[in-house]
Amino acid sequence: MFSKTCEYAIKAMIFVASTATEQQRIGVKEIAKNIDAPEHFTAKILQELGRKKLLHSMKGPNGGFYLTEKDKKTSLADIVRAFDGEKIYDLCVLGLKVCSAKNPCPVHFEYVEIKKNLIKMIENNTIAGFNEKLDNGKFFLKNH
Amino acid sequence: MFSKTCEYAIKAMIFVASTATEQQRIGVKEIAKNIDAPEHFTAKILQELGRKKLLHSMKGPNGGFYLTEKDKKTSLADIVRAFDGEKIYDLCVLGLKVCSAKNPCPVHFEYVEIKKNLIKMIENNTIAGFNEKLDNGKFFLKNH
DNA sequence: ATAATAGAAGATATAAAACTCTTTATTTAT
DNA sequence: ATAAATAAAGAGTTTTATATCTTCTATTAT
Repeated sequence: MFSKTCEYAIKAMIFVASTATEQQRIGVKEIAKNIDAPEHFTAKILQELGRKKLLHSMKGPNGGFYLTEKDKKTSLADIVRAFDGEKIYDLCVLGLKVCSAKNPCPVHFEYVEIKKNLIKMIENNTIAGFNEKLDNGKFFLKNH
Repeated sequence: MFSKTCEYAIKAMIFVASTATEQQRIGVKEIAKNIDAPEHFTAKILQELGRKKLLHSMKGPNGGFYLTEKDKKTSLADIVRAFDGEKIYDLCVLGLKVCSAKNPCPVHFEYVEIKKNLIKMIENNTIAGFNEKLDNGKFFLKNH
């Protein structure tokens, strides 16, 4: 569904939100370990998230990453768009170049409905929302 | 969503169904041209479909591919499973190794519903069904 | 000043997916 | 029987995604 890069980005955002504050930043190593991603690759992804202003950082000793209140309002969709682009919004499930209400592929209308729900899901779920869910103990982010 | 290979396979099946009969087979070249896929790659995919018994073929002059009545009952899901495996049934949308009703990720229950519809879509749409839809002129398979 | 960190850029490596080419086997038409 | 047309099979190549490594710069705490 999403690229690996995108999945790591989502997990990293959730993890940073749950562990760091502007005063108590968290470093690449810790993040990589906890989201079960390669360290250098994680660093790249965090850089990209920084460039896109979806997360913030500070250099120097005790530097690291954190989310501002605004960052925490980031939706899954924001992250997906940042890494995977608009594919999920646009593409025909059969891979046709031309597929629309006017020129529908045989599953176009069925898939439009599914896509609508998918988009609703990624638009409505924010990092802040995830952290509430995780805090109440009914949801998890397990890798093993 | 699906791999390119899988998309080509779906289109090839639809195209063969719509043009060939057991008596009037259709060759790789024609198929490749019409589904807008590379010829040799298409050949491989057709071979694999043959191995999986989702389509049939004959060698020799005027040989080619065709679908039996049984082949025409193939669902999108059958083709997806043949090429992309069970991923679509199993995987967590956030890419977590552990994600289930008991250990749900923050979007697990929402995604389960979406996945259910997606699976319904691919299980219920058959090659025969596609061809009816295409024949009634309200649906298309355009590449340009 | 020094050390600890992130930022940036680029080179390299690895693996998977996509695609191509060549040869062989089979069938049919003649 | 032979030749031509075709699919089958296997091996090879290219491209893309994922991942790693290195080097350097910038910033900040001590």
